Amino acid sequence: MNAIATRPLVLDPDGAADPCARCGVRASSVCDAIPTSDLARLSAAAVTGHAAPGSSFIDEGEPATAFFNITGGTAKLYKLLPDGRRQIVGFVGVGHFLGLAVSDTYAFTAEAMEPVKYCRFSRASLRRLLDDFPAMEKKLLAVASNELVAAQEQMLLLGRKTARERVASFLMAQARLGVACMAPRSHFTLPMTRGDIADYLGLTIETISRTLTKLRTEGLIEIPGATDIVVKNRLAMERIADASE
Amino acid sequence: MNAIATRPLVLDPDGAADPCARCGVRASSVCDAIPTSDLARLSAAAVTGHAAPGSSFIDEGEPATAFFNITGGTAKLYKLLPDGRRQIVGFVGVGHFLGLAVSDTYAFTAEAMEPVKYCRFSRASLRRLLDDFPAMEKKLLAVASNELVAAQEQMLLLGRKTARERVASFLMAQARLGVACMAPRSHFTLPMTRGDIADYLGLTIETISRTLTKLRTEGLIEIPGATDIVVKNRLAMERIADASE
DNA sequence: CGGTCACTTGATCGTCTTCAATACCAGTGG
DNA sequence: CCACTGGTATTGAAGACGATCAAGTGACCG
Repeated sequence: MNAIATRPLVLDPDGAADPCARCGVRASSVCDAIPTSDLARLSAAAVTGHAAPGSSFIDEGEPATAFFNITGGTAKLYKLLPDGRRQIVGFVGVGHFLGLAVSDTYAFTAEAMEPVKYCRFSRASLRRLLDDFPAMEKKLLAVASNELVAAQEQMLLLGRKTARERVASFLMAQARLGVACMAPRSHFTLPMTRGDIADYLGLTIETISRTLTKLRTEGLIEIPGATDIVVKNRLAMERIADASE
Repeated sequence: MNAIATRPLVLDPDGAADPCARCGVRASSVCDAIPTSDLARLSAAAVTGHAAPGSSFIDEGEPATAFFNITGGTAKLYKLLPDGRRQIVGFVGVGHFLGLAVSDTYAFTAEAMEPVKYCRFSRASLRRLLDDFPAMEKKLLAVASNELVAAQEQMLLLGRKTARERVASFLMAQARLGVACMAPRSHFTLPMTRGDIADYLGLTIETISRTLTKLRTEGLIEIPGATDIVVKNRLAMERIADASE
């Protein structure tokens, strides 16, 4: 009933001097490349901050002065064309590292969907960290490489897949989210609107809605609520997503 | 995969132990992160090879056993769907580093367009190099970051731009290729076929042809030969590419 | 020459978009 | 309790952009 009252509050002996030592997301982020004994270095480099839903904490085109590590909430990353057309290039959650671009300006806007908490590193302080901890650089390279692979997969989706295949791909990717082992979930919640999905898949709201309805009438999925998805026929969905028919 | 790989010593009849010392593309690749005094280490880790036009030296889905540094020629990188639909995720030339994916299999196929020469690093030997030369890891991270930015730009193109905007974007990007300073070339050659351009822009051969013809009849470009492009009105082309009208 | 290959051009088709109406749901205040 | 409101989702009808199908051109080459 009252989680806060029943949960034992673990206090760190060092107090507020070393917040990174008590950071719950360290294990799932690039920060775990810093040895525990050196966490003070990390704490000194990071500045925490937060962003309310609908507000952006990175703005496309603005000078890229800092890097971010998401410690709470979720955000969408998007690029805009002058006339308002929008392409969402990714959804990010806890542990995600942002702003890797070496260029002088941010390549995308990052807007909070749920309240976002983050750690902020200035270019200079991150550079110093990386100089002193090559393991962190290794970790960042691994992260960037994986994102590059994901981006190429998304290019295939945007360039060559049909609306049906895009939606199926998206749903199956969501089903796999946060599931470490093989089995994707059969029931999950979509934390974004139809508009967000559309701008992520290069389609329109109406096409998303129609395609979901079609998949539902075919018995492949169920949609108990607008944001709830139940996959009834995983194999068929995977086949549509992979275009392997 | 009908490419040929040999140890550099074999290709190096005059017996020098470090062919990397005479490598003309070192300056423009990640290899310049290795100090000149340690080039023997680099030479020992690399195995040179080459691929004839039309043949692939990386195959999507195959176990990712090595990394490649292009030292000559150009190649296209693509992903395939089971039914043959193809998405080209990039064109690469001299100095480009390939295979960064941390996953166990290659995410794309790399096929030579012009005769390709490359240096090949096994996972283990590259790892050893990176452990010993953090500067190289830094360089790779910078490269990966920049590619990520480019990939996101391509997502915007594939997801939200019209055929006309895509072709204009592509042409202006080609005009800027290999030009360090601000001014893009007004005349250049396209090293790829219409089919390749189509699969890069998520369109068809016919649409590429029609769109180029339209741009020509409008006086924005000239097409002296199928592979020659002369930009007559750069400003207008940039505006179309950026959708800023 | 006949053959192939790449490109161009034309006619038709289909998928997805656009425009528009309606349904839904939560929050608010009468 | 119920109308009002604004944001979100669904559904329908019409339209457009790019795909597909098909024919024709030109270059290169054995």
